[in-house]
Parts: sequence; C-alpha cells; structure tokens
Amino acid sequence: MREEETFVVPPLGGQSAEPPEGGTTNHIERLKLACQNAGLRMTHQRMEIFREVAQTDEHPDADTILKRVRERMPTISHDTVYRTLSSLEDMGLISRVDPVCGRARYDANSDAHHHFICTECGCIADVYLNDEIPLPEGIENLGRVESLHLQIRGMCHNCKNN
Amino acid sequence: MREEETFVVPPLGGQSAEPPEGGTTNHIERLKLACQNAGLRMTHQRMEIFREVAQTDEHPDADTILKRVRERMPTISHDTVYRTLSSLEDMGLISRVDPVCGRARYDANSDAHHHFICTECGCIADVYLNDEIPLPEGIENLGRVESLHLQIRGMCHNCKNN
DNA sequence: CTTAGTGCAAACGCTTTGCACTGAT
DNA sequence: ATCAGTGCAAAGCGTTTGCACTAAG
Repeated sequence: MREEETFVVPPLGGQSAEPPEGGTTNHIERLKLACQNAGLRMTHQRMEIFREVAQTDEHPDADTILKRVRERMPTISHDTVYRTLSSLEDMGLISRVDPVCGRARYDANSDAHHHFICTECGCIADVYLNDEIPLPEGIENLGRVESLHLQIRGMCHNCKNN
Repeated sequence: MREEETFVVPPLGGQSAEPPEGGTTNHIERLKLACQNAGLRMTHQRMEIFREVAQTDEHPDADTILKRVRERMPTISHDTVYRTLSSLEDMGLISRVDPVCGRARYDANSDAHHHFICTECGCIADVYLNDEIPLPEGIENLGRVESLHLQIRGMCHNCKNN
C-alpha cells in the first residue's frame, strides 16, 4: 500500500443515491450536538480532527489525519488523534473501515454505503447499492444481523493505467 | 474479542450450497501439489500448519494455530507460523479474513463464500449466498472488480443468550 | 473550581525481519 | 551438497495507556 493516496472518486454513471449530506459549516454544529449528548467537551482538537475526516472522501488513516491537522495545530499529538477518532466513532460521527491489509481508515459518511478498495494502492471509494444484498434465508440461525459491510476489491482506474 | 472461541456453525436452513470439499486426507496431497507448483519444499511445519487451518471452520488466528500445532510439534516458533500462513496464502490454499477489529484470521475454505462475524466474541461463520450481490452499473468506472467480500456483522447465537 | 482532555513517553500486541543452523531436495 | 526453511531474538509498526499538566464547563 502506498502512503499518500489522493484518490478522487470518479463520476459513477447512474449508480448511486447521493448522500443527503449538508454543507461544510454544519460539521461543527453536528459535533457540538453530539458532544453535548455524550457529555463530552468540545475541544479545538476534536473540532480539527472531525473537520479533517468530514471534509474528505479519501478515508484517511490516523497518521494522515495527524499530519493534516498538524498544519494548523502543530502541537497536537498522535495519541490525541487516536483517542479522538475513537470517541468520534463512539458518538457515531465517523466509522472505521477495516482495510484490505494495514492500518485502519476513517469515514465520516454516515449513509448506508459500501466500499471499493484497490488492492494495489489501498485507495477506498464509496459505493452505493441500488438493490439490497440478498442474504440467505437461514441467516438468523447464526445470530442477529446488525450491519452489512461489502468490500469490493479490485484494481482502481489509476493503478490499472500505471 | 474473547480469546478462544469454539464457535460451531449452527445448521442453516436451506441456506447454503455446501462446499464440494473432499475428505481430510487429501489436504496433504493438495499441499504437496501446491508446493511443487510453487517450487517450495514440503516441510513438517507447513504440513501441520495447513492441516490445522484446513481441519476447522473456526477461522483461527495465528496464535491459536501456533498453540494447536505446538501440541504435536513443541519446538515450532511463532514466526514460522506467520511465514507459513503467508506462503499458504500466496499459494492460494488459505485466505486471510480481515477481522472486525483485531488480529487476522485464516480460512482454508476456498469456495466462494462470505462471513458472519460476531461483534461480541469475534467468532466467524461461513455464509453462502444463493443469489449474486447486485453491484451498481457504474462500478467499472472505479476500477476492475476482482472479488467481493461481504461481512455480515451482528451478534451470534451464543452471545445473544449470555 | 473541577475534572475531562491533552501531550509526552513509554508500553503494548501482532507481525515481520536478520542471522546462523537445519533439513528437504 | 545446496539452499530454502526454520528457530531464535530483536525490531517494526500501528495503536493504546499512565501520568501530570492544561483548559472547557
């Protein structure tokens, strides 16, 4: 997996129901509200870290987030990033994407969606399904199904052409 | 995630196309053949490790495999387990299951299948889909799709009742 | 003022690697 | 006899934790 991928999701045909996501400014409002609900304090660090994850669809890893936040906040430490990502996840503001192999990646897109993951460069793109995934009938015998996570693995456009 | 899960896949209704898997003895033959093709040597360690993964549907992690193989082969080292799992994966004999969170798990079931993963105890069960997963039309714009990995997350029967 | 959150440093857990010995071919 | 594979030990890497200081409420 390469280090810094600036993967931009190519325009997908008539594929996806677009996320109902609002503008960029209400990220702070969403965070503020979520912190209040969870009884957590609203700190500069939390704001900057959430902003960084919410601003992009690149699914950055912890280290990438650290580097970007440091540009505006040079004293922030890497453990604060890890702790904050963890609490943002607990608040349901972001989710952790289990990578093909390697470090965890974070996603602030809270709409039901899946991921295309390039096995070459590790870039991740959001994918929206129009139809439901057909689970087998006996699935409840295994347990209560809570969520579906589909990883569509392959080679991305960029890697194919290089 | 607990340490030693002895999760047994419950009988699933009319759910799954059973894997065409043969008996237990031909594991050694499969390994021998694969090693020859790959130009690798056939060692006791490789045999024992592959046997351990091929014998169970528990999707054990590296450490569990180490412990079990040590019962018959007390001097085997943990790095040999990691190296061997890696080469078995390269040969296509086993595959690595990205866990919900935590250590990698291994699977010798080479039929197209997906996984039910309990977010409580971490147990993994194989799931066979009768119907195809409906990918969106524009998916090729993202890249060449090579494989689909569906994680059905939830709480398993055992954890639900405890 | 109180106590959650931060930064530092050090530890942690899983995995990988350098090296010399062992054993499969 | 040769060299891939092994075992040992130590390092590597992402992530987590203990502690005292800082700052949000």
